[in-house]
Amino acid sequence: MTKSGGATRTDGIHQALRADILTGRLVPGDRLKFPDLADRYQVSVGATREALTRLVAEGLVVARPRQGYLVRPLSHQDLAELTQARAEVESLVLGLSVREGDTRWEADTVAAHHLLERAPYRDPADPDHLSDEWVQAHAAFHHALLAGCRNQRLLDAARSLRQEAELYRQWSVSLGNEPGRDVAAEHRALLDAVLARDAGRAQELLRDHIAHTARLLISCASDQPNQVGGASASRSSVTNTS
Amino acid sequence: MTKSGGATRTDGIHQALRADILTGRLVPGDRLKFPDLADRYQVSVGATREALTRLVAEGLVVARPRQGYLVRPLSHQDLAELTQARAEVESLVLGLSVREGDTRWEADTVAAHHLLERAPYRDPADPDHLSDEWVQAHAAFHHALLAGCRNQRLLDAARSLRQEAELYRQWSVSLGNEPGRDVAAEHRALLDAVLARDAGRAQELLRDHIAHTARLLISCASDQPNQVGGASASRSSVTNTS
DNA sequence: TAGACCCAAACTTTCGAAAGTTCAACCGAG
DNA sequence: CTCGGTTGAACTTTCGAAAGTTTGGGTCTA
Repeated sequence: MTKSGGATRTDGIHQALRADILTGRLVPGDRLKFPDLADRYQVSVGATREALTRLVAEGLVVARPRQGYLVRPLSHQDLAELTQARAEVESLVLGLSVREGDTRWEADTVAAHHLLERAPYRDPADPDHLSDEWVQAHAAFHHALLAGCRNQRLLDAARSLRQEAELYRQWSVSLGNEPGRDVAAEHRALLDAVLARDAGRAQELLRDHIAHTARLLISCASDQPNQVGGASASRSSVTNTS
Repeated sequence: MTKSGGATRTDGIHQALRADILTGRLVPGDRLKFPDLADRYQVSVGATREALTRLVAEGLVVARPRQGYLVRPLSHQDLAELTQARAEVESLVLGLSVREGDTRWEADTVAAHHLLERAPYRDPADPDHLSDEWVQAHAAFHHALLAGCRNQRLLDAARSLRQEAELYRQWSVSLGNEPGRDVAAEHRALLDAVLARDAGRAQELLRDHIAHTARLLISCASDQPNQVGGASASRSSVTNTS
């Protein structure tokens, strides 16, 4: 009754934890203590342990033997490496996708772009952040772009890298203050190149798109060095019992 | 006393299981039952569970909810995808390695190649298989080739793919029966191109090297379809108590 | 004879407590 | 006042048993 379908209880806390990290409720660099987590998500220590093990595999959490787990810390160097890796792998997969994708894939991509175009860019309730709807539509569009690739391994690799990049995007507050950038136009150009089956141009556009976003994130991080590279802020236990 | 240094007990069964899978003591497609494993490696069920979770992350084991874990099954399609992914990612990383590697990296690569050259190709005790020494030296050489890359993420991705390919190499018996191939010469050519800092040529050689090996594996698999795609062979519980 | 239902055994999952280890503060000596 | 040793608490790790689920065989009915 507590769970539905083929989902185990560990999956529950696993997804809940991932959501909390990706949405920023858990701060990069902070420790994840078993007692607090087990209490917060109403499961036992064992289930918490397995969920954290999976998150380590996904790269969102790092583990140190005998010293517990903590949310993956952010750093300039890691962002640079991640950006390079994304540019290389995603453009590679996009090339395969454009060459191998069928008509169904084209249709899905067009549909995803349509949803992205109509999604509100900023959160009405919190104009400093992107709206959840846009973030989701954005991820769906990029995922659709790559989905034509038949190679499941390369597809998973690209998707994994993209998910980690979401962490950086989450923690670079006050987005959108970049002069002269038109994100919607970039997406439109990407879609056009893809539909024209112009793999080379699509890859070039995607590289620029990724590099552009990364440059923006780095500049944001420079403005707020606290957010990047250390726990800082507060002692921030998982449960703010104070 | 039971453990030394910073190694936890889960690490023990984790590495033991990985070794057993990579060396072929555990057959692809077979189930991994907790009671048997816990008994075999002398640990509790909980430790076994976490070890399997990590192996799932590494791609050596697959999990089905409520249905247990099993050693990753092999298939022609997966081999083809893996080969393509390796050709793309490894050649990418090799290009970065050649461009970014320093003198120390050159020295390590030369040293690894020297060890590979001097390692016996076939196992004296079992001429149908490669010798453990050569397999290890081979892996070390390829790892050294890539080690010049400064991007840890791409490096890890390449290494992970290579490890999975080892699984296929293990299960393609009766190696070396390919006429007209000189593996040692391929490695020598790779080393020369790398030392000459000729990234393009090195990448081309590596692609050929990977494709060549894959073609050999596929032909072997065709000869013995049982090995690929099904548990077959025996009911093969983990512990052969019969 | 074929198909569906039911039962039992084995296995996976989950839990809470005990054991071992690390970290930090406190105390005493130089 | 500073440094080294010691003690204590909190946390991670490990374990074995109980609960829930799936699978396979067996039986009954159409």
